[in-house]
Amino acid sequence: MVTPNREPDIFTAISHPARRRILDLLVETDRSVNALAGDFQMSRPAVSQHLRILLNAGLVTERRQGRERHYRLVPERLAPVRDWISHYERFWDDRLQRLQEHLLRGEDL
Amino acid sequence: MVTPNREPDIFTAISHPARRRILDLLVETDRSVNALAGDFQMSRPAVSQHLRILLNAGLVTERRQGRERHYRLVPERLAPVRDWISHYERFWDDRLQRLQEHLLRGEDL
DNA sequence: TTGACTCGTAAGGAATACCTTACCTATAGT
DNA sequence: ACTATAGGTAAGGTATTCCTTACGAGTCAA
Repeated sequence: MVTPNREPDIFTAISHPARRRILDLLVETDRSVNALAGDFQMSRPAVSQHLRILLNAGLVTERRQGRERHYRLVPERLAPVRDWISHYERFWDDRLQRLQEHLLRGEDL
Repeated sequence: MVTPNREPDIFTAISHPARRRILDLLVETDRSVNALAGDFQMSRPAVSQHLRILLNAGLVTERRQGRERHYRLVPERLAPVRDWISHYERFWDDRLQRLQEHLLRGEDL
């Protein structure tokens, strides 16, 4: 075997709609697995597997409370996505784009 | 078969590092396939296949010029990513966070 | 202790992803 | 017409993804 370390990629973790939805649900508050699974058609083990992917990516943490496990969002881990997409901001932010064009024209502000 | 339409998902399209890199390269200027493939280890057909995925997702357009095909970025198509990630902005933007806490305290500005 | 409940994990299968090499068409230059 | 270049596509192999059902471990309550 060659593969030494398959570091979990954030972009891969958020590529599945169900996992993005899980993160969205966790924005409001922590949730147990069953509380999350209630929002999905898929089986509870499937949700568990998605949670494990998010956990491996560091996007959520797990806190055991009795027989429940509560998952909490770790929003800082979304930074790579935020940073990457920010490189494209000038294309859709009209104000910034006008500012940039202004600056490129070499005029003073 | 059941699957009627597999609409291409933007998040899936950007989940692969090579495809994000292609988009990054296209920020500067349009590029031909060979000009792009020069930046990768993988074979040119592999790059072509990644380009087709980006094309199907609407993230790039193709313009034929002689025997070359130039690919151009369509940054507006990244809007779903921008919109989704923007829901998490308050977690990492200190200024917005302070503003929000301020508002949540019910104080006037 | 017995039973119900929460949840993870194993096993397995179907579909998809992602690479390779081989080959094809189209265009350009001589 | 011939040759080289640009690049799409087919075929095929391997790995990964994503679901299912079955089962097991830990917790709680009677």
